[in-house]
Amino acid sequence: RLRKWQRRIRVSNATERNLAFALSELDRMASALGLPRNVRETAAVVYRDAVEKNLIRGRSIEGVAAAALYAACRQCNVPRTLDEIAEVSRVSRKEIGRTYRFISRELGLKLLPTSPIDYVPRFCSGLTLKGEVQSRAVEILRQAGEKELTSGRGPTGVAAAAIYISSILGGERRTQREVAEVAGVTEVTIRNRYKELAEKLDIEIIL
Amino acid sequence: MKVNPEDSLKIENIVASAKVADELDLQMINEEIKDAEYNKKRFPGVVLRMQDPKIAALVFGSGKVVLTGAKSIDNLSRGLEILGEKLRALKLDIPTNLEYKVQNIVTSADLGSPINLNKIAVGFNLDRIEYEPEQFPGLVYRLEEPKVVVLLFGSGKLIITGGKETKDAKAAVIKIMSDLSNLGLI
DNA sequence: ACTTTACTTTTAAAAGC
DNA sequence: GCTTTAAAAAGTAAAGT
Repeated sequence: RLRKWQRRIRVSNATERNLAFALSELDRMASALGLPRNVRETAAVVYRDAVEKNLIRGRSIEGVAAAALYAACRQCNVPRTLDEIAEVSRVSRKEIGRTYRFISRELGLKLLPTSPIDYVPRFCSGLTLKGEVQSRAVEILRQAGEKELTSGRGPTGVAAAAIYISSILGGERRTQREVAEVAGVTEVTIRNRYKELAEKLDIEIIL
Repeated sequence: MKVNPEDSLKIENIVASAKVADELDLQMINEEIKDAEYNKKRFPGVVLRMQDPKIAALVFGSGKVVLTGAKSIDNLSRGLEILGEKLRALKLDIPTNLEYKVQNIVTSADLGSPINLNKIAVGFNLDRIEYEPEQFPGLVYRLEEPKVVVLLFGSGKLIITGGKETKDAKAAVIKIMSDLSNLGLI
């Protein structure tokens, strides 16, 4: 029947309109965060998969798009924190986290916890630190992971502490304030983490 | 001699529901009981707090009640008795032998040694656990039998919640220990 | 820097928006 | 989904001293 045809077209239009809106949202957020094209494409794939599995029901397009972008950043090993995603999104950090867990489960993304090491390149460039300091921070984090100094701790705080230490060891000292700023954590957290890392990894720090 | 983890269990909170009457005048209860809290705009129930066994009760107009904060089944029973006495003091007709239903028991436990949450996240079936250290330091493990949720921390301490019987926590800890030892993580 | 207070997570019920 | 109650776990955060 003609009516059925029109209905199908209507649904199709709505679906396409929603998808177009979601993709433009992903692009807007990705641009605001300066994310590379591969992350945007990965996010688009995650979003399309979520649509195909009807995971959008009962959820906002914005929320699913933000969660898809968060997941994509992690899949591409260039993680952004939920706070960073929330800053360029219109939904709360709480909803993004909740939606992320849901789509991650339903799509079987099987994402491992974010490694502090993945934050090192971005934080170091934000502090204009040399590759040598960066490598040393990564090595500290590798050892920290082996000695179970990362379980339960926030990845950004541990990464920030390792960078703080390596900047001192490399003779290119950055203040706790500066590192805290780029890492999005407080100076208190950097202090707690770096003292723990220095003690357990036997790193002597001369201030 | 090291204490067995299943013997470190400690009930931290019990939530139960009960029906003490067919109808209650919350406005009157709020006016008569000095420490009662009632903001209909905010929440449809009156909040009553007991001191002896430190328990909080949410009293609704339907006569239904929610008790929370009890550290033991005995505390819970005593709390419900005290609630009944408080309401009877207001000339309300409340049954003497009130029945209740335990809805949730929160229990803490200790494995006795630190555990590596990252390794557990890798070793376990990823769709039964959630570990997002950016949001919360604990690893969330949902068990099917017993049907409870366990929060595991790097220190080796655990929180078991969602169970309706005291034995659920013990069964959960035993299962967690066997799972961890099967994976060589403890 | 230290202490205190508070928010993150999980769970369940209640009546209603 | 939210609102309110309680409680523990450990990390992070903010405010006041």
